Amino acid sequence: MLKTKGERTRHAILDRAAALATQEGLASLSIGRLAEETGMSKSGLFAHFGSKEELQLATVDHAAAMFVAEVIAPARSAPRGVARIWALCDRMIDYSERQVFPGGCFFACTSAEFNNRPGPVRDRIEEMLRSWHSYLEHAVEQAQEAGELTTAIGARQLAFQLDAFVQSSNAQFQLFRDPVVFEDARRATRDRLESLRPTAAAA
Amino acid sequence: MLKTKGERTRHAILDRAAALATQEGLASLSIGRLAEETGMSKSGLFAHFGSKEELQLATVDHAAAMFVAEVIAPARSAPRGVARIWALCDRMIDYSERQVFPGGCFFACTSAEFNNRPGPVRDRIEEMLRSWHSYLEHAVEQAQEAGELTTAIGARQLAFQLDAFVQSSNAQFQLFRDPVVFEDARRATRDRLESLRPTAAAA
DNA sequence: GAGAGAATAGTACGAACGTGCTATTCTTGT
DNA sequence: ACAAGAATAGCACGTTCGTACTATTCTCTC
Repeated sequence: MLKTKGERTRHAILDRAAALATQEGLASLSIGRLAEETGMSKSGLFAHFGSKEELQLATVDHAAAMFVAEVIAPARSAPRGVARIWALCDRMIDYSERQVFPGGCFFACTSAEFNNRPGPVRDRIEEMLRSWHSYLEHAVEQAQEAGELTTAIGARQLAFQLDAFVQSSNAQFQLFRDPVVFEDARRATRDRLESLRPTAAAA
Repeated sequence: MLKTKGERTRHAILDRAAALATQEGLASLSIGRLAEETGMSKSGLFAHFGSKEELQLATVDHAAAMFVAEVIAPARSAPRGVARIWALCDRMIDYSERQVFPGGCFFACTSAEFNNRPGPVRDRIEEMLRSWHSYLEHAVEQAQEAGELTTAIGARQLAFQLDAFVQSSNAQFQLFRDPVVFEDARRATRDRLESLRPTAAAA
């Protein structure tokens, strides 16, 4: 666990901050609001970070660690190939559906919020999403190399489509609150992967 | 055009407000900031709306009218069937690419921002997106009835997928600023529609 | 268990927020 | 062209924001 009291408090603050950021926004996340949520004084909380931007950066890092634990790590233990692609997409949909963050995927929320606010916060969010995309694309390449998927479609293009399904279900659920979109996304993903199985045996 | 001076000013304010909302957020759009952008006094601008919420609602309505003019109306003049589906998707991608709003699709931005803020603003955004989805789904149904698309896939499911491609390109362009995603979206849309043409002639 | 340093609270500040109220300037219909 | 009324500006208010600076309380190490 976490050793010192300070680290434990910091962890608890960031848990609350990440959750709140998906509901009320990371930019408009206010120190006072967060202090009241955690039962601390404004200055006591503030001392942990030194500035609002540092708090935002720490929140992004915290959320990234949660995302990795919830989505990436489980999928990594699936065998290379289509199985891993499916694991990635399904875990991602699950992570939306279970509301690991109350306002949906942390990075979907914050990237929409910060894509026009240059600065280190935006940079870190972008980096995280970039690595998600390249990880997904890499998984597609592996499946193609293993002969489990046709190479008639580019890895990048397929990754784009799969990500689109997943992200879209997250966004639509937040707005319409109808969980059927998760089934839409799962079916779209499954059908797409199925339709791209090679017809003849590959080497 | 617009008759009175007040209407013209109001229109100009809303143009700026809608643009700004996609960059800095509709919730955090401040009266003072908007006043300075339009060269008016805070109170002079405020008098046009009476409250911040009324300003937000007017901004949503203004953006909706722009969206209809840019995307829906042109597509409506395409012939029913696959041509109209394609027109809808392509116009939507275009509207993202041409940056009709500087921060990307107005409704993608604001729905992400307001999906956890209950109230009339959220309701109006939701209603707008709901009607977009149902219009797209309806276009798919028409194409299926005309025998231009197989009914092996549900209209709702296909509409989900097409919308996902379009929305995803908008979101990714805002973050990564690489216009290649628009080509990804166009190709994904084209391929999907192509793959669903009926094999045998329909009645 | 006592001393040192970390952790938290208290208070104050200037700025910006939304929104009243009043005054002034400009438009418009006659 | 002039009155009536719309449009805009000026100013003041209570809040909340981020962030200093200081004081107190708690935690860990020896």
